[in-house]
Amino acid sequence: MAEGSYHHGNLRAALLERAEAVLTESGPAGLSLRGLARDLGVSHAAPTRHFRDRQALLDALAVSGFTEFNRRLGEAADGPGGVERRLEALGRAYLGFAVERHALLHLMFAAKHEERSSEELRQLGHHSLDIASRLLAEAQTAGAVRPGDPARLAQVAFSTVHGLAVLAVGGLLDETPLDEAGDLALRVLLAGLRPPA
Amino acid sequence: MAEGSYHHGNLRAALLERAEAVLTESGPAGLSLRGLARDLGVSHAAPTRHFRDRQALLDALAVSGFTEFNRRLGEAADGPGGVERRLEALGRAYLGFAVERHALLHLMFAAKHEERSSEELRQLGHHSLDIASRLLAEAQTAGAVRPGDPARLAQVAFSTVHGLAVLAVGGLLDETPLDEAGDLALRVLLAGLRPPA
DNA sequence: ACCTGAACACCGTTCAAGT
DNA sequence: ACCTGAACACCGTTCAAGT
Repeated sequence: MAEGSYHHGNLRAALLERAEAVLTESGPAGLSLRGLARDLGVSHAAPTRHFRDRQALLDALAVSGFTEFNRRLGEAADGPGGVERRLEALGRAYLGFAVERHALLHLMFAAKHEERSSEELRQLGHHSLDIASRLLAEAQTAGAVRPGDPARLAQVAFSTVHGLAVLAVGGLLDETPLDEAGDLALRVLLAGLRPPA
Repeated sequence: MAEGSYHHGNLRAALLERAEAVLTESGPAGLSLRGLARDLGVSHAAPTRHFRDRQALLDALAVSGFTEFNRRLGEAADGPGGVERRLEALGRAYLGFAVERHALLHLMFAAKHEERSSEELRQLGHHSLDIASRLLAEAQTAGAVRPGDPARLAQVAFSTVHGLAVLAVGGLLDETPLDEAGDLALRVLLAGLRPPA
């Protein structure tokens, strides 16, 4: 239980959870510490005990988002099947997360972060790229992907998938279902990565 | 001249210009109507004469950004050279704008817009995609690009370039110069778009 | 037309004080 | 440890009033 140990019990986790919901519903402009405190029934100063300021809460949310994101990417990369199938699964895992939790993904990739936690965020971002990089290196030895620095190829692969997610969330895809757009994007990407004949 | 006709002369344009600068320097959180008014030496209520509210100013900025963006894309698409060279130029024009004016591009593709102007923004966004679509259709008849709905292929092409720009601005590219990352991304993309052998 | 100045309800942040 | 309540300096928005 541990509910209501003092006034709330687990204010930190509750703040993060509520913050993502508000971010998803109303965007960054609609998120205020005072509003969160109201929603959770604590005084407006209570969040300060857990997050030094508004940005610290956003950073913590980005960190927890990246952790979950990387967990999902790793799962796809280590899944069943040959390397090409796992590359595809990786792309789909990315797109799935991006659409499901687009507010969070946006926060994760936003440029502005507090000095003190940006290092952790950068490392988490690198880990995402490393997962793709590792899989691409495996695909290279299998002869399914062109030679070249796999880290750079991972940047290209991420670009395609990330850009598609942004277009989808921004409404630029119109009536095209994301699944179909994702299919085509992954097909074009994998064809482009294949070794030149 | 027309400077200082009443108090400022061209407050609307001055607000937009200053707003983009603030957005670039300090991000959306650092942008306030009151701050802009202070910077320009007018009362805090003066901006309301030109923009009903904060969002209206952001929308107007996004519209002007898209107009310039589309102008540049159109220039690249109608430039000299064969269709493949112009496709490359289109990609470079996109990346150039994205990095030069990343705060503006971000605003342009942000999902949240006022009801009354989102239609105009959507149309401008479509026009960007149409430029790519038109060029891809031309490349298809020249046999340089695989068959299929050029509008969908344009979505894929935009995804790659847009995603790369986001990664660059977000600091995920590390020491990789954007030019090099852009080269590789465009090469992979164009290879992926080529008709299957 | 265009801008001012006061007003209102919000916000982030700080800090002494309570339990 | 964790939270409260008051305080301060900000903010967006509105509106009567000035020129």
